Amino acid sequence: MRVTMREVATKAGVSAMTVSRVINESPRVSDEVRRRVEAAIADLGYVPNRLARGLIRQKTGALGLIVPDVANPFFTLVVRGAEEVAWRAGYHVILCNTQADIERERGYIEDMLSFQVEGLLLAPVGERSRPNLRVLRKNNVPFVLIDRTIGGYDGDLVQGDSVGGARQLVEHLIGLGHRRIGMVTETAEVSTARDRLEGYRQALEHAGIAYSPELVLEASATDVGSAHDATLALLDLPEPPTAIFSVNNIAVVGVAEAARERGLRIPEDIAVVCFDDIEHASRFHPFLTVMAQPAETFGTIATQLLLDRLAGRIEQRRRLVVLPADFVVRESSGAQLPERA
Amino acid sequence: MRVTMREVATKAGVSAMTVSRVINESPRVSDEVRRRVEAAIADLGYVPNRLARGLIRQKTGALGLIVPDVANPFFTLVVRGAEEVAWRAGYHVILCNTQADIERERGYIEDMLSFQVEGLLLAPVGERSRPNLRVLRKNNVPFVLIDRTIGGYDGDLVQGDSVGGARQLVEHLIGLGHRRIGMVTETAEVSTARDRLEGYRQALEHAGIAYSPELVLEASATDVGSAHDATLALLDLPEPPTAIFSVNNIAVVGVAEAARERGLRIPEDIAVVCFDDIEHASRFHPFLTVMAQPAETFGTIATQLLLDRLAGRIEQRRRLVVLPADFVVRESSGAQLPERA
DNA sequence: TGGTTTTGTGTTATCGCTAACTCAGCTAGG
DNA sequence: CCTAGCTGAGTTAGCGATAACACAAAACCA
Repeated sequence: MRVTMREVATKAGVSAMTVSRVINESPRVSDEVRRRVEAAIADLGYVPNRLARGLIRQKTGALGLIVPDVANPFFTLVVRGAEEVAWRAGYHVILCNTQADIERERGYIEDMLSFQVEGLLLAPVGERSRPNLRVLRKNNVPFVLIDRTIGGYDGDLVQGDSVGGARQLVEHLIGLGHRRIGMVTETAEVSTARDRLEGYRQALEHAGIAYSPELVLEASATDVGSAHDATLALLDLPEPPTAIFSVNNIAVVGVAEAARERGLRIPEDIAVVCFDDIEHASRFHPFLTVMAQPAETFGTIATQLLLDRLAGRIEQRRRLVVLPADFVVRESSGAQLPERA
Repeated sequence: MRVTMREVATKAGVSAMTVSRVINESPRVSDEVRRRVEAAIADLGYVPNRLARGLIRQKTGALGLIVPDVANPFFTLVVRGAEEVAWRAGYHVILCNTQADIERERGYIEDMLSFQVEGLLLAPVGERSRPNLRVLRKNNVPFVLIDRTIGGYDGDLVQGDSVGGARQLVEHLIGLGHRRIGMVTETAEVSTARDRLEGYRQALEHAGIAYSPELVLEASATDVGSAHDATLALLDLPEPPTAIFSVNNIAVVGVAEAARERGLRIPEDIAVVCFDDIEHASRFHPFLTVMAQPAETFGTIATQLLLDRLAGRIEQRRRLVVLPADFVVRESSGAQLPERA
């Protein structure tokens, strides 16, 4: 099968231990032998087996990263950030994609444990992820939650200011004269969705606008189509909203599709704002008014927190990092249109 | 540290072998013992150690996937597709991000070998990846190239029709009356870039338009800024192009930025087409005329090819899959504008 | 009822590597 | 010249799991 250490040893005419010493750069090897071993390694294309090494050293040099959807531009950037920091620290990132499915999340967490990752970064599916965290605790695997928290969780966490961000977005719409503002949210299972809904309510309350439940509809996080359907439902209300706040950058795609389908122009006929930017899209065509979260930084900081913990440099039980978002006003909210009554 | 099989065995009052049998669903375990062992497993939160299992079974249940940039929407979809198929087949995907850096690619390939992945999916950085493939060969690790090939490579490969696709895009522009068509490409190190340039030349030749080297500029694959600079250089030519063909969906972002910076409207002042769609952007705002490759399918098919090989179902040395792209005409090419002279 | 098969469980060796120990041979100091 | 100390190797054991074998006890059949 694959080239093993013993083959290298035989070829170089030494013992396996000596090969190991060469690989691990032990100083106690004569130059002559080192050369022979290195030549044999290069010749055979030998690559050490980490399973074996990990088994004995109890270290694999791997971190796990579990996200609900790699195709979501937010998480894509989280991945890139995490990968970058991990690589510099000599770690690997094993990425898993749960498709927001709690069973898969469970499966992947076990898989990561099984692979003996040294730590885990997790953007949990939602509240029901709680039992999954227990397994991590029992096995003493350090982990950091990203983006979303879970009721009662008191470990490391990197998140954005969803309440404040949502409130600011909605206040922006209110400032432009909108009174009927719809919201396309996702399941309250997810903490960011709850927080953004809370921010939405706060903004309304602060402006003295009554909260109308019929203006808030839920869509699936991974399926653009459901946001599309929710938006159509909002637009078909007897008294439809004049503006829509989308809970994230995935749902807003459905919102735009629905508006187009109804022949409504953004922002002239309906204003749109959302949480999270869409990286390439916003550079190609800066159009959406968004609360742009520093997604890559979510990844880098969370990884840093995890690495600190692995290095045993950390005492505190919990470290909470809240990253501010950038409020970016572009066309879609209609800020440059004449204000409403 | 972590819970081991022996602890489970002790707790259940059986031998380690019996625990192993329960885990592997061997039928030769009495119900009574099975119950006790399962209770102990649940109680301790035990998760088997794959390193140990992999070491003895010579199987890890993991596939490696190495891409130049996870944040590139094309590769993001490849990842999703690969992950989906792998998961269904009971495999894991370990993802690595080379940032188009040959050294990192080398490092990650060794890491994957080291992790004893059973097979590898690789979207190589470019021609210089060749020595990296040799290591894979020497270690008998099956692998499939994705999207890009390498001169002289004769193993499994899943790619798009870059020559034909590029030709079609450029012929579209020519059909709209354009004669001076610029191209922002990336290094000829990458096969798709070479092929798309070839398609561009074929289209020109077929239309009897002379090829002008000054209209073809190279940009970096990972950095939008360099495409932006290249575009500015094109626009500043004494006789600037009236249309630009971007080699991919990353570069086109720089093209758009540069056009905007020069106050040029797309498509009125300059037509733009590119290879590869930008998933969310195109749904949010269908604007770019593109050759949309079925990126997710690249991932699913490549993974399928790899799984087939792992299962030993395959005889042929090489299997080549060429996936057709979808030509999508939208606004950016100006197809609905009055034609040019 | 005796012998053969089946069933349920334990024992041993081993995957590839490295920690910890061993040891021959050389060096150096008194 | 002898011993303590260092050098550059090799040897042994074991990481956590499982394949392969071993073996009682129960089940089966003639």
